Amino acid sequence: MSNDAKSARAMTLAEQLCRERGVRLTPQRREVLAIINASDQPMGAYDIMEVLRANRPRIAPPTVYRALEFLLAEGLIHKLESLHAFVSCQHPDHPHFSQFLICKDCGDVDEVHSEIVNEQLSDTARQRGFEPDQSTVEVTGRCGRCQSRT
Amino acid sequence: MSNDAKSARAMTLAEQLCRERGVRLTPQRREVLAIINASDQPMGAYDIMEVLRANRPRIAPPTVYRALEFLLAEGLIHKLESLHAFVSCQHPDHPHFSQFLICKDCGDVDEVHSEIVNEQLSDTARQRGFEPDQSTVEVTGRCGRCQSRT
DNA sequence: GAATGTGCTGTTATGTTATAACATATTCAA
DNA sequence: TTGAATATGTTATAACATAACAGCACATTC
Repeated sequence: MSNDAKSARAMTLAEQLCRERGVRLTPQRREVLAIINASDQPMGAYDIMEVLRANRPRIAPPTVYRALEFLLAEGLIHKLESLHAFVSCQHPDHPHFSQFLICKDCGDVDEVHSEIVNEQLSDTARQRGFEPDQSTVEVTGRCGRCQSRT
Repeated sequence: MSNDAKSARAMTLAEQLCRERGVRLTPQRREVLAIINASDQPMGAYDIMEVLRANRPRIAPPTVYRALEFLLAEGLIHKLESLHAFVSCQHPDHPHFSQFLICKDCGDVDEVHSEIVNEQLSDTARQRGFEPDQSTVEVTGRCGRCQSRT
């Protein structure tokens, strides 16, 4: 599937999910999500702002951060803490803890879901009386393509 | 063991490790490490700078960041990406991937090492042809004490 | 002991990421 | 159609981080 097609599908799904949940995917939010979806790389808030400014030169940071806050809350995007950047979620239809593989050469990010990792993390936490709530799992390294490029 | 005693032991160990490795734990670096060790909460770079300024009012950010960079490289401290803050490492004698449990109520941080988590993460990555290099694992939630306080 | 190199620190300036605070506008439901 | 809730605009600033260059301390070697 082409990137455009993937992106379009993601937007349609987002629309649908927001409708079901009774939350508002406003044009602003929609546009920010579209920008993130369209990118094959994580986007920083200020990168996103640059793109938005093509149409609306006066956009300010809070506008972007508010949209991001909404999209995060709805699970439509994820934040990569180690990059201060955002990527679209690959499974926005249900809440989940995910893990990210971040290639330090090409910058590509792969979202994975290892139930075992989640379970083991939860177990480890609970053994210490800790009740998990959220998790940030980011592994950096080299992706397959970059390795074969040696 | 008291906090002071723990902190003193950690400093001694750090001295020893640096001596063995032939790297220099200068007074500057030592002081930054001591500040982090002495704190029971993660410290931001600017928090550390405030403390340093008690003695030397003219300290600037690069000084702090350079010390932090050194301490990170030597594995004497860890960075919590989700908090933009630093904590002392509990096992500075050997390199390791660790996981952090971060209580969102009291702010306490617990460093844990689940070999299973590390293995599963590595496996998951390698199944996708990804060669891991570093990992950031930060779980937020509520610690035991904060739960019993309800 | 002067010349040189390396690593550490000082200093100024600036870049980057994120939020506070308050004003205005839009939407929806009663 | 008015009020409450939600969303956006706008200005300012907070919080986190690094670039760039100058100077210093100490070790080495000639």
